Formats: sequence, structure tokens, C-alpha cells
Amino acid sequence: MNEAKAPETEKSEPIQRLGEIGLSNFAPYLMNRIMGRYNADLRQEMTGLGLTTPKMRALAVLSVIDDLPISDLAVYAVVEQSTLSRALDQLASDGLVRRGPDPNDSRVTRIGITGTGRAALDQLWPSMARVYAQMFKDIPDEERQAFVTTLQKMLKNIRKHDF
Amino acid sequence: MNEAKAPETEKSEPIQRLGEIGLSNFAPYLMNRIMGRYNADLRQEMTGLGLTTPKMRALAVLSVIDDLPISDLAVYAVVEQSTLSRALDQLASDGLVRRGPDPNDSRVTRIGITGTGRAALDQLWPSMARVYAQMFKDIPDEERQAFVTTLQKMLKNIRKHDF
DNA sequence: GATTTATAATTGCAAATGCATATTATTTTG
DNA sequence: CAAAATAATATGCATTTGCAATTATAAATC
Repeated sequence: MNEAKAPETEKSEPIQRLGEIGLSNFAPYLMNRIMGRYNADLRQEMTGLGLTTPKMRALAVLSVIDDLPISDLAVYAVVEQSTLSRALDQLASDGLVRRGPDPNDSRVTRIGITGTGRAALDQLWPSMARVYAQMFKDIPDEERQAFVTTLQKMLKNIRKHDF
Repeated sequence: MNEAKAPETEKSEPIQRLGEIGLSNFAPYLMNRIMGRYNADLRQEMTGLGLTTPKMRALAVLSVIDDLPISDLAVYAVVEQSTLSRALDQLASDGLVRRGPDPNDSRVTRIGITGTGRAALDQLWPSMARVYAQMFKDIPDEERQAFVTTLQKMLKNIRKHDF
């Protein structure tokens, strides 16, 4: 049932295979596990508020950076553009966001969060904060700060956009 | 377009809101962004091999820990049990895994990876390794090790199972 | 400045997803 | 040890997803 320990040979680096690294040393695996749980834990609360993951993510981003073009919002929120388009349909008809024109480019629709939208997110925030706190339980502030710094570097490394 | 800087007041801790923390200091946000890109980058390669994310994840886990009960595999692979069940249908009919009985509990089906399954994963591995390397580009080994250590603590903190 | 090329957003449609349920087997309880 | 509760897997079904194509606008090219 337990995963095999990799041999202690520490020679050059001939492209290790996953079995050698081990799941529990492979950062993408651990991150997927952690985020899977994080998202699953929140889904419960979101359902109660009539939100889905894409809708919640859009609101969360907009609560920090308002009035984004849909294409930018899709990047920030990590949601496919077509999925986001439909999520926004629902958010707009529930009055949580509003679509507005862009003054400079009439192809663009900018999305603004409404007071109702902020209120909905405020209702969810305690749960998000709770799961967040649980994640970092017993992890010193300094370690968490270093962790976030590494994450910021990683995002810079692999992102395809400037933000 | 840029996100607002939080005020420098460092008093007690009255439950910060997301706007105060800032997206780029909120670990779950950064992790979602990074994993979104990681998974998107791999999807291309997977499609070429007839794999989907759930199928790839199942194979990746099995390449390290073989012969798992489906319910355990679902946890390791971060895939819903019903989704995994159907992914395994396809993997089995393509000969990449095989379903076998559990000697002790006849409710359980154990999944084993086949040679063909390992071969398929081997074809994908260079891409996984490439994206992995890209993520940690210019990040010193020591920092990456510390990062993984923190991830391991986080997983322990939030996981619902013993592994 | 007309034509080609690129970008933003929406929508049609087939496939994938996840919840609830069904089925079979095991464990616990009275 | 029979009955009830729990567990593992599979499946029906409505919803969601994502790719590809569409529409509309802007930018680039000739």
C-alpha cells in the first residue's frame, strides 16, 4: 500500500522518472491533491449560496480587481472563456455582476461586481478563510511567507500572460 | 488594471478580507493559477496519446503504487469515484490497466497498470518533466526542497484520508 | 483605404462530469 | 446469527464543460 522509496543514488541527473521521485516529493502532485481538497471543501458552501467554482472564482477576482474584460477575467479566474461566458450569464441575471462596454474597444465587455456580488462573496469568505487557515495550521508565518514567494516565482515561470 | 496594495497596518488579525491580502499573496489562488497552467499545458500532449486528465492521473499514480483499490486510487489521483470508474473502463479496454479481484474483500476491485500502460505514461513523461522543470526554473534546489516540505505539511493538514 | 489577419465574446453540440441511486458484499449490532 | 448499517463499485441522468465555429470589431498589411 505504501509507495516505494527511491534508491539513495545521488549521481548526475538522467531525467528521473516519477516512480523514482515518488508522488510525495513531486510538487505538482501535492499541489493537485491540496487544491482538490480545498476546492471540494468549498464546493459544499458554494452550493448553499447558489455558486459554482467558476462563479465563485470570478467574484473573488472581481472583489480585488474590478471592471475586467472577460478575457482577462478568464485568465485571472482560471476558467475557460466559454465556461466563464456562461457563468457570467448566471451571475448577471442574479445581479451579482454587471456587463458594461469598454470605452476604447467595442469588442470588449467589462465585468463589474455589484454590491450584491460583494455580499455573496462576503458570505463565502469565512469558509475560504477557514480552509485557508486549516491548510497552514502549525506552519510558521515565516515558512508560509517563503512558500508564497516561491509560488510567485513559479507563476511567473509558467504563466502565458503578463499578470 | 493592477491590484490594490493592502495598507501597511500590521496590528492584530481581525480576519483579513481577500482584497486586503491581495490575489498575489493568497496561496490558494496562486496554486490554482499554477496548476491550471500545468494541467492545460499537459492536456495538449495527453490528447495526442488518447488520454484525458483523469486517465493520465490514474496511470501516473499506478506507475508509483500499483494494484490499488479503485476507491484509494480515486483519492490518490484526485478524481471523483464515478468519473474514475468510467475512465478505468476506457483504460482497461485500451489495455493500459487491468481490473482484478481483491483476495480479501470481494467488494473491491484492484487496478493494475500494464506494460502498455507504463509505455503510454513513458511517452507522456518527458512533457511532464519539461513543464515541471519550467515551473522551477531558476529556483534553487534548497528552495524547492523547502517548498515541497511545506506542501507535505499542508496535505497532512487538509487531507481526509491517511495517505 | 480596401483586404487580410487577429482579437473579444458568444453559442452549438458532443463529451465529460458529478450527484444520487442501485447493486453486491462486508461488518456491526441486538 | 439475523437484521441493520456501512462500504466498494457501477450506472442513470441532468448539468457542465470545452472545443470549434460564429459574429462583430479592431489592427495590420499591401
